[in-house]
Amino acid sequence: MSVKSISKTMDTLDYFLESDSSKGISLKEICDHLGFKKSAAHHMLATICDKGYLYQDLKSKKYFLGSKLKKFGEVIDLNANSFINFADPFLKKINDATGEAVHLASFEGTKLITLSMLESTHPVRVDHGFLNKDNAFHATASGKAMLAYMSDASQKKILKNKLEKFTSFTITNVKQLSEELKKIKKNGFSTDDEEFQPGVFCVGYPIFDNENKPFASISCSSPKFKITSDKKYLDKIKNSVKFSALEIGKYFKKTRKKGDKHAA
Amino acid sequence: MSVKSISKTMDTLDYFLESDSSKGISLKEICDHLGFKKSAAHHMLATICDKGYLYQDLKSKKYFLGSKLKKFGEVIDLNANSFINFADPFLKKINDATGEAVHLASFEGTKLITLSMLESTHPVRVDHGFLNKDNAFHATASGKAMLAYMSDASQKKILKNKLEKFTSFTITNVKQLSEELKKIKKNGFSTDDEEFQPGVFCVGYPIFDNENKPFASISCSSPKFKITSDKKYLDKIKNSVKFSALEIGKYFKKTRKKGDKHAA
DNA sequence: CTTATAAGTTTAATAATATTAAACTATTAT
DNA sequence: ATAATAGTTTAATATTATTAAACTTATAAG
Repeated sequence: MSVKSISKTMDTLDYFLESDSSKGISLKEICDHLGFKKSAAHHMLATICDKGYLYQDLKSKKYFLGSKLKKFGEVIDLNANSFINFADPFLKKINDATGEAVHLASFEGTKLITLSMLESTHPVRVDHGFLNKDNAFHATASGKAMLAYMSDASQKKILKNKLEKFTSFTITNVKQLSEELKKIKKNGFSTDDEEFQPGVFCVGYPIFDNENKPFASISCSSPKFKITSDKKYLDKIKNSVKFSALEIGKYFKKTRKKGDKHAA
Repeated sequence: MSVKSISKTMDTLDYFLESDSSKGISLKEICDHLGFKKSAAHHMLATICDKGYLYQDLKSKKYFLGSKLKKFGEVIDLNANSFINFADPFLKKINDATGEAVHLASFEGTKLITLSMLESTHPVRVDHGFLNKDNAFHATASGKAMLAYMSDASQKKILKNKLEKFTSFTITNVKQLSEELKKIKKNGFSTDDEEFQPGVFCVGYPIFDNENKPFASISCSSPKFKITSDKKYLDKIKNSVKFSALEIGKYFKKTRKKGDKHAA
């Protein structure tokens, strides 16, 4: 079950993130964009303001993000930033060597998340506007690289929901995906052969934490035609990504004791 | 009207801020602390997780703050940090001169908020653990300094709710408070004579923005006995706070054009 | 300055939702 | 192996959020 009023609340907060909220957002705008009735939205916003997550300007009546939300960032930073900062030069290394887009991914629960990314430096480059897709574990090199090394129980939970078909190549059959994951464990790396975006081929390597669990992954994306036209190109990318993934993995051995919990 | 499930959601998120959530928080702990029934809490948490504001660790089942919340901090920083950073050395100046606790306050809607603070350097010092009290506009030097210079409409909205009595000296009568605010405008500064905490005397000066609206305030808190035993001590504090308030006010003339909207 | 229009707020009835207990599953400890 | 604890799911029902309509306030037009 899902609690609708909570869902609407968070869609509203999301809207403050997506749009430029620095000059405030009116009740009408929120209703228009999210399809709410104005009286219901007003009750919702009054409650959110009461809790300090938003506030309403006394004169203009427009809504703004409350400073309380800033505190979350401060708390989360403590855990995650050091890992991302450590990984950054190694992502840059791949980007320098290949010129292609590089992504550092992790997961929170059953959600695949992008921790950081570097754009392609080539004139013909891959568009990554929609990369933070929710249920893309099964369709991305990043996702599959982690999925392959997870416990069966974790795999099961992530694959519980219907596998969305992003392109004609997306694997939407659990049994078929299972075979694919076995292959990934044998090879040590994953690929995404136009399974998420047409014309885009990706290579992914897992990053293991201090307990040898897949904690994150790196992927490198390139236009498919480059891979097909130049057989050595794939090897070049693979070597580069593999090296960085191994190096970043050393971070956990250096910084974490066994049993330490790490948040992405 | 207030939407209960939204209220509970935000109390839950607040709990992640207040307690150390770095190792995750269990469903049971959330229920125990906030008095929720486990099945209701489970539905609520599932919805929050679905929206990415929290996530549940696949193995331990514990809940963690989602990285999405980090993004709010990034957006809010853009607006507010520059002002706080600008003000900081001027607060330090008061702190150096008096040794007393100094607060920079502002407001969001009808809520008084503390932007930054410096502790007293004296052995006998004022405890400010509970300074972020919600409806303390009428009972604090910071609050009254801003309130006095606001439009009647804004004053009215802030004083709409019942004025809470924090000490025996707290002004809880609107008419009496109105007289006090007139006096503040005449004098140019506000005081809090044990109206919020027993034994604590504060002096507050407003800070005006580029449109001459009270946007923030500084207050300096000291033990009451110091004020009564040394007649010159109050003047010393007043001069120091007044100077800094005027200097910080220049920030708006420097950085904002008329009509610019500023968020705290 | 008056009137019209639009945006925001409040209310109370009702439709819809969130809550509940109970049953169930999974995990951990004994 | 069993008990105990924590988490999950379900479906009935009691409570709550939603709605439309009336109302207020602010803004624009005449």
